[in-house]
Amino acid sequence: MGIAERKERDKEELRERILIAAKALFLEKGVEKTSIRNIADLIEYSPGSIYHYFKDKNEIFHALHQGGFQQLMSRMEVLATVQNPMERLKKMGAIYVEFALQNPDMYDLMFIKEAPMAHVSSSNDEEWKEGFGTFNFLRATIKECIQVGHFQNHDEEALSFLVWSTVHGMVSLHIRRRCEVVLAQRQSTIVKDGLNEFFSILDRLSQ
Amino acid sequence: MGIAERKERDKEELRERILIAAKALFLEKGVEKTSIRNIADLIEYSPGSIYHYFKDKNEIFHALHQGGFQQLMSRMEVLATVQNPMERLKKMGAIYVEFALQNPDMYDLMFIKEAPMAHVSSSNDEEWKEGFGTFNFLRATIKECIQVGHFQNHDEEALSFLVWSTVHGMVSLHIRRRCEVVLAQRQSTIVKDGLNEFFSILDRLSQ
DNA sequence: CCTACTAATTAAACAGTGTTCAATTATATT
DNA sequence: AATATAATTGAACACTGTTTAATTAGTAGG
Repeated sequence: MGIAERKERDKEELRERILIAAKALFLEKGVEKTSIRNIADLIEYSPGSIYHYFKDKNEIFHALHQGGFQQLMSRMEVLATVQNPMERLKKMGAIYVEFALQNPDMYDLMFIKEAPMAHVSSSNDEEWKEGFGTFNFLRATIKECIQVGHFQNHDEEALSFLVWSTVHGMVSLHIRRRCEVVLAQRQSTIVKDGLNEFFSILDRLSQ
Repeated sequence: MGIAERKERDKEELRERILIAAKALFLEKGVEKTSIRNIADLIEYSPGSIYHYFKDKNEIFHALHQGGFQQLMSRMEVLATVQNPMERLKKMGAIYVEFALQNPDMYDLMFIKEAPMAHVSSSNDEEWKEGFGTFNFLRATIKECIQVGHFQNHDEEALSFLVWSTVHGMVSLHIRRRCEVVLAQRQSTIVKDGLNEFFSILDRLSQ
């Protein structure tokens, strides 16, 4: 039955082509401004055929959403080589920001966009496993920092939330274009500059 | 010429009714998912008539945006009584977070929701002066902190962005329900706890 | 009071959107 | 070769933001 297998492969291949085209258009023009017809044009199929591979436009997002967390997680893997927890914490922040700036639309999908309630409420969902894992990785690192003597008199959980919030705040203000108006002339570097200020504060707290 | 004045009042009243209807719908279903026809239906006018009061959908968003900033600005007025710049900075953060938690929908509109491109691109416009003013107030406070001896070797602009990002990060993660999955059992207090961790860090940096 | 003018309001139209579905085409099995 | 199955299509539906010509309402001048 090699034919059935080949058909299965073909189908999977077209599904993949749709995802690649969708991703390219999302990154280029934004999710909202990309139409099913745009995607169909790019892969030279009719709009209707896309609905044979995905239930609707949201399902295309979800597929990319899941991939986004896996991507972020895989970027974090290099952190295993960093012994010093404080250095690891900083590098973690840098990787997080870099990922967000390089994949703003994906980041938007993962952390900013309004998530459907059904999606949020089912914490057991596959899609959240990665997000949960990433945050716990941050908590573990901060726990280590405390064990080594930093951040005394701090609550590990609340502090982890604060650190996450800081990097998320910077990239989300940037992605949703709230800096442009207020920091017109240094728009391109403000996130990296802000991150360096953050590192500088962490350094001062370390001694 | 009392008639002309009354007509002017009538026109202003309808403009206001459009804004109230738009606000209700924007907060309920989101900007993108609210149509001009929805607004027109709510105030029982034709879709076309709305274009006599606002150039396009962006201008409606813009008017509401402005109102939100005025609200936030008026809350900041009490800060004039706080002499110590470091205390003022902390109180400013508390007011910001309080405003966001008490008016999550308005905050969403002002700082999280996708702003229409045309709205953002007019950066030189008079219309942005409220948002600009609020951020400049933060900058001025941090400038004072530096003058008094805190935050040495820090860039005033980038540090202001960092501080803004920190409080924005916390409230926006909360509003967009990204904490629920990861911090299930302490969801209700996590923003206040995080803010206290932030204050604690600021205190440690002060000495 | 009636006409003329102005401003407000409307319905219709245009070009776009996500999505559905009957009809067609291509492919594989018997 | 005929049949069954799966993939693909194009047209259609109900929306969207926006524009415009036509209509209506209301005021001002004579």
